[in-house]
Amino acid sequence: MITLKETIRSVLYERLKDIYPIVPEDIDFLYPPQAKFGDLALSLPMSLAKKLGDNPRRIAQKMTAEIGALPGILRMEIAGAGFINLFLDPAPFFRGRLASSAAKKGALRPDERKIIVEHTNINPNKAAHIGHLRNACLGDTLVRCLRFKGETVEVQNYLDDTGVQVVDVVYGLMELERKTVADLEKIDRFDYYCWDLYARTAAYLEEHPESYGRKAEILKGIEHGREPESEMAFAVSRRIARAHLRTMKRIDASYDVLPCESSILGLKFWERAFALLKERRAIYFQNEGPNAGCWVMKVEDEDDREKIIVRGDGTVTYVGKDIAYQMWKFGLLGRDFYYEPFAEEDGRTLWISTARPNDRNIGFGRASRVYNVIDGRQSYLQKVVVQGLRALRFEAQAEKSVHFSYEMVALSLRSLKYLGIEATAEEREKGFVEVSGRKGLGIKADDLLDLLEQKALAEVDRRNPELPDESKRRTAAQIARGALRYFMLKFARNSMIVFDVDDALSFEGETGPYLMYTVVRLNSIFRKLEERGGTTRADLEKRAAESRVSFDILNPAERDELWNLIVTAAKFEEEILHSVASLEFSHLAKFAFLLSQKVNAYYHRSPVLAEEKADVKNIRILGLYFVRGALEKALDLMGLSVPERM
RNA sequence: GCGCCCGUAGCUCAGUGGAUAGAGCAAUGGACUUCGAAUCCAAAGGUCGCAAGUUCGAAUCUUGCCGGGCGCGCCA
Repeated sequence: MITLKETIRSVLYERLKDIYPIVPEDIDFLYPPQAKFGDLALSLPMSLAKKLGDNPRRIAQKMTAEIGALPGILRMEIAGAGFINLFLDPAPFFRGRLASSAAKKGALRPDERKIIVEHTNINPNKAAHIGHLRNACLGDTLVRCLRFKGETVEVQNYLDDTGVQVVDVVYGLMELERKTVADLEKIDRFDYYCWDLYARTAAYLEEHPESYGRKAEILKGIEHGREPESEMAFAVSRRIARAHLRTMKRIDASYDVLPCESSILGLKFWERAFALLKERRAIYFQNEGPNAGCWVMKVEDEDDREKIIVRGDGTVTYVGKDIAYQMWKFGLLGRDFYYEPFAEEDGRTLWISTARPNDRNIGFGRASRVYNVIDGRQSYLQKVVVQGLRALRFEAQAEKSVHFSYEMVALSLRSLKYLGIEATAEEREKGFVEVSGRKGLGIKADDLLDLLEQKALAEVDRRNPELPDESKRRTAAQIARGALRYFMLKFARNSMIVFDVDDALSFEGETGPYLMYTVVRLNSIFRKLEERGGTTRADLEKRAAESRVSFDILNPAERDELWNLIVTAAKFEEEILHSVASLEFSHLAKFAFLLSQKVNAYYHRSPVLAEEKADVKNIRILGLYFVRGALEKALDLMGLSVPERM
């Protein structure tokens, strides 16, 4: 569809440019709301009406004559206030699409040299919760779509292994639990253990202000590599990071590299950035006022506001460190980390940064564009970081430093009941409860996935009792993942999800399992086709390539329905580009759902295997084959995989 | 107080300038000897928070107001 639109646009422009005061961008297509209005529409007559001082319908009349015949267009009609509706010639269009989809050549081209997507970024001090799942689902889907577009993408998952959150858990382990590093080995489900310990320690620290001295000592110890605090923090963060990776593996999210805060400190990234910030006068030393003794940066758009970058005691704030890190991502720092293998998955190595020099010649970073998937509450800080790049006169990089923000996941009151927690009066008033790792309030990612899997397994078992257990379990895991990923994608990123366990566990209606089920059934049709008639996938591809299709052999109702289905599926690439450009993957989700609804309705009315007329059967097969291709790809980009049976 | 986001069907949400505003859930009625009912079909459900403005055309853009959320630290 993209190619076709471009072709028509350039023909239209050539024919109309001398008659009307237009530029190529004025020729914009829209999709008519109903099939009877055709497949594409031009609103040009209406937008020209004022300029020409004429009424739109008369312009449309005249313009239609001036345009003449268009490639691939059967006829044009004037409708409504002055639309020119274009009707595609179905058979050639479908032939073209079958041929190009068989060749897997899209109209998509990369725009960047290299893109970094940073997502997940969970503090390595406790189990992951549902809010983290939203982050990973959005981030991983962005990665898949960018790669589909042809971009080179590097996936980073930042590990804040020296932050206060880890410090709290280290405090809990050492001071409250009196554990040594060796003891940790014996703890089962370490991430769950720390979930509770962290909540308990946070509460303890709040109630015992006298413990602050020891806490500060631990923080210093970790930052300066002093034992035993440093070793403990290292053990905790690595062990939790592995637990997070296992959890994310369940939803099929993966990463290339884990850059660590400890390496940033160890390799003195900040010192280098600090020197540059001073040199380029992006920050200045404040001598008076409340911020006296600090290095500060001016924040634009707000009157006389200063953001502290270096504190009075000489330590650097989060924003300062993040500016240095962001510079590294663009290759502006002039230094790199060292790397060690952290894990192997599917034959690929996941690397982790280290400050210890080694000879491995491996490098990350140096991107031309960066997406940071971080929740919307950090918008202000992200804005300040980008301003930091600007103040350093890295204008181009600031421009391509994108905060992919999303709203938080809160808990519904019903979900709270499920956790066995009583809502406060204020929470009842609001109708939801904010997830909080500090209070241990939230639903753990693995618990949710377990619940989904358990429920899916019961369904699979009921429907396919003859399947081997292993295959049932694998299918249940796929269904759980599909349900979760679709759930996380179907909402616009800026709307808060009030998470309800029952809604999220549903497998009916607009859900991941619905989409998966659609493809499973389509596959089943093709499987039966092969069993009964010996039509293999290769035969289909050959038939698609030859494809002497004609829509005229169908009755008008089916002809319209099938044509509508094909046109919808043909918008697939556009939907991906639209989703990537707007960072709104609910578009992709809705598209896949709409296409599923249409194809389900279609083959319900127009059976394939039982059809006796060979040519009718043939076009139905090719239609479903084409739609299945788009649907499979859409599901794959959302991270849904399709089981054999379900 | 300032900044960002949200307000669309009973509920949960799509829909960023185009034609009669769409889904799912819930509730109602119907379809399984048929390519799998995790499905499909039908009917029902709307002053798009309110007001003004811009436009040939506004749920969509602008302004004001009302209601809700989130930020605004020498925490991250």
